[in-house]
Amino acid sequence: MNAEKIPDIIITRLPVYLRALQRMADNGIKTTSSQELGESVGISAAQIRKDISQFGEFGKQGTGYSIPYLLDKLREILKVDRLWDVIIVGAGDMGHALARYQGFVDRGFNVTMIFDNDKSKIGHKIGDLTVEDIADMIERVKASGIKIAMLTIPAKVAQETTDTLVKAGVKAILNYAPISLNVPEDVKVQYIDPATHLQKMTYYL
Amino acid sequence: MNAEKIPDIIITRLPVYLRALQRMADNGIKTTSSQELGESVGISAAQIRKDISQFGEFGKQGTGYSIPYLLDKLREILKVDRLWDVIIVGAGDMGHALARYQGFVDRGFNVTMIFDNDKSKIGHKIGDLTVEDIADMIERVKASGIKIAMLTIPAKVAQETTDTLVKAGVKAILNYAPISLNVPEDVKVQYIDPATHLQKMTYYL
DNA sequence: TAGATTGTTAATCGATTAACAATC
DNA sequence: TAGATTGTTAATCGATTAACAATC
Repeated sequence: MNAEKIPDIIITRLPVYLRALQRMADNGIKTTSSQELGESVGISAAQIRKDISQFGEFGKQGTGYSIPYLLDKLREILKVDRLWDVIIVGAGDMGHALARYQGFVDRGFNVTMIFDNDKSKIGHKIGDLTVEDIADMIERVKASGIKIAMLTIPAKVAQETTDTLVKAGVKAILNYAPISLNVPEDVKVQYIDPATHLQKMTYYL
Repeated sequence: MNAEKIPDIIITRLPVYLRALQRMADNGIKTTSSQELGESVGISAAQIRKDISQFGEFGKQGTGYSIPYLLDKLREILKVDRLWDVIIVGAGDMGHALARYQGFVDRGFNVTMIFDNDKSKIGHKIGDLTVEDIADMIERVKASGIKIAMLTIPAKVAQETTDTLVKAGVKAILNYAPISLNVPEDVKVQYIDPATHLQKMTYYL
């Protein structure tokens, strides 16, 4: 295990490998090679080997990687060998969709609360969850020690809500709002608003 | 205007600049500097200047950039100075949320069709749209010349659906399904599944 | 053993930063 | 004019690739 700082760009690729390996495992495949994995995710075999070797010697010359073993290791590295509690902020259409999304638990996440400031939404059930008042958010998050939030609120209120979340101890934010957030260095943000991603592709059309 | 190939990483940043500038414009601000824009998006001033200068001399020494002018130029470069028709494939919770999303039109996109294979969904209205049979998708897309699709279907059927879309002429796919898609070189894919993005951040927790 | 594939090194390639002349 | 800020160059830094000894 290399104790040096791992480049962020490598960390970005690990969940992609994990996703592809999980898929192979679901199909009953037991081993793979850097070549095969690379073809499945569109990354060179050399880069896959280099990336994985940052964390240990997980492969075998001649035979490649054991999929169950590599899955275990990648989950451990990414800390998704456990279940993280996550909150949703904003109970609009996108918040609803995330609250009902079935793909989180298998990948390390458990949505435990959803908040909104709209009185007409507070108290309503979404699956197993009940929409809570955003005024209670800071206390609820502090008390539960939650570190991860998904933001599905208008851009206009996203920065102030982020400031509140940071005060409450949140360290990771998945941001659906179309705005760059200013956060302290130890807080991570991932941007996931659809229009921004579409606008990257139109350049090439 | 530089006719050389622009690095993809620069193209990735342009929509982020566009988003921040749009926000400044909404707040009535007329000019900005590479310094100020950089602070707002978390990128160095030197890099902002370098990125923008790939496409022309859009700033003025001493005063910086005119926001309306730079907005125009960036929209032109990214080809979002027009309205692109977009389809949604999959009328589940995420498809619904996207169909109702109000943030597309201002940023160059118009959702014109939504498809599903579930007979109980076909014919139902979502806002102005009616869910159509996915069996008709290839013909509908070909006839309308649509180039952009958003995929909100299960991973299991994502690759085959992608193959259909590519056959129909689609060149840009925003993929919400947790799977790497294999597409020809001239087709772009952006990955936007929430669990993969969350898994990147847990590494740092 | 022979074939396959890893982990790693060195070379190449590309991106970022610092600095500053040009100029508004 | 003086101050500010761009656009661009050169230097630095970091990532990717190619190649191959090690070894399963």
